[in-house]
Amino acid sequence: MVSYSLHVTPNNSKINVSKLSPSGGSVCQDQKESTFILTAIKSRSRIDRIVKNYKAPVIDIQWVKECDKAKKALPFDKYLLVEGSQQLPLTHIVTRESAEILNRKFKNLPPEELQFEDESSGNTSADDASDDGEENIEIDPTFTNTKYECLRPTPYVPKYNKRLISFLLILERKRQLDSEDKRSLSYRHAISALKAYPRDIKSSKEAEKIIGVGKKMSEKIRMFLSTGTIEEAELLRSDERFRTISLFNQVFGVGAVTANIWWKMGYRTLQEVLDKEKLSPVVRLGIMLLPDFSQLMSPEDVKQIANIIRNQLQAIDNDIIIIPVGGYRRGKTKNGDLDLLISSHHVPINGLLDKVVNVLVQSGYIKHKLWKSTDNNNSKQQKKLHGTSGSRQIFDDFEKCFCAVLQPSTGIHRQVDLIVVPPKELPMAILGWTGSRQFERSLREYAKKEKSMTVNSHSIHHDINGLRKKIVVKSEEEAFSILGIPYLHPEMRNC
DNA sequence: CGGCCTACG
DNA sequence: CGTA
DNA sequence: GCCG
Repeated sequence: MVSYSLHVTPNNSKINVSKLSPSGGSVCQDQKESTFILTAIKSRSRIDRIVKNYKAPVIDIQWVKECDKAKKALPFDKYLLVEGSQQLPLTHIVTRESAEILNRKFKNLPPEELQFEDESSGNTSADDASDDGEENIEIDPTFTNTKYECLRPTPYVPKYNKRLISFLLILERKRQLDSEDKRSLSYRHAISALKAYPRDIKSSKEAEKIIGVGKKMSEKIRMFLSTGTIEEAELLRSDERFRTISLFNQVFGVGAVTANIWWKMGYRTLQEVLDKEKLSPVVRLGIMLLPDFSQLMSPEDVKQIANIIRNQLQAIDNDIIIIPVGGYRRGKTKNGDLDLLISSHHVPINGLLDKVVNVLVQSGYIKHKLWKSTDNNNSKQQKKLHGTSGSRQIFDDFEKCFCAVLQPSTGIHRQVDLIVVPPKELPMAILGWTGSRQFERSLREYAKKEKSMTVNSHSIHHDINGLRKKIVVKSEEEAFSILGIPYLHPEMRNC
């Protein structure tokens, strides 16, 4: 049984509702009852104001007329104005009071949750339990013991050593917030190795045989195996300063240094920062959007938004290429942002992102632009060429734009990173933007140190006798083979 | 003891 | 200093 | 903080 909620502007109020019956539905009074919504309104912002039922898709009334012409029910995808949310979890809907995060204070709060210990999978075996932390156990022979994470598969959720990894993640974050970048990197190496390790670590001796786990780290692991915790990390879990600075650091535009400055100035909530501090436009926006950005996206959310953008951009090119990458492609179930590669064989890449952003702003999806850049790998000459002698529009040639996009079905702003890529560079862009961060770092270090090659998100170069020679890459798989690395499924690149 | 990804605003 |  |  299908029912409709019908909205028409005064001018068009003579729509004959009886025409609807051939397609098998009935009109309902209450929007909330509708399975989809028909409207003659074109403006996105007006639709957003009127439509309250986020579950139902909104369809152009033109669809009814075309159905009438064809004397049958047509697919309505061409007339889809707003995607419905249908099967999205309820947690996404009606959470408008989430601005709580701006007033969040950590004084006297229960300790921070551990990253991998919640998990519904009843893994009560808690990775310790062994009495001896001294036993000299051989390293698992199936484990690829290397300092290059890109050479072995690493899942996002580890199978073993979950609790230990959770503690090490806290220490990594602590080092990073203290701007101890090299130490932070060391923790990342150890964490990645443990995520890939095929069984529970039973002794510190065993741990120390892993490349990336040295003296200090194995000592911490020894303590963990005997006590079930790591003192420093345990203290940090309840430390107001650490947790507050961590929160500040979640704001777009706020790194470790700024977060520490804010704490030193005496701020304890983001609202205080907002009220008392002089802020750049980007950081102010970053704070105001955090209540939305901190609500993570399911894979369904990501697909939905990617589809909306794909539909919108068909106005520019019917066959426009839209590829969601980032954590989503690595199989993460909760994503803080969405990275979208955009490419086209028909439309020139120069100036394309400007068009893309304009379409999405016009249709009301992009609500804020956080940041944009030109990735000037494409020789400066082309940039001049594009300046059309008038020289005014030289800045419209950017290739990255980080935006806040309003997801209609949830009413939540999402961080969407749009990246325009020439088709020839798509394979390397996919490889480079899929991540993880640590996977990319290890891949590039391996290429440089072991293969004398330079990798970035555009291309691979072979550096031979002081000459740089560009290598053509026609697929992601080929990039792995050029670098002499076993292919890794995106879901196994979570280093 | 030097190096730790690369490239941009 | 910050972003990916 | 660890590797070569």
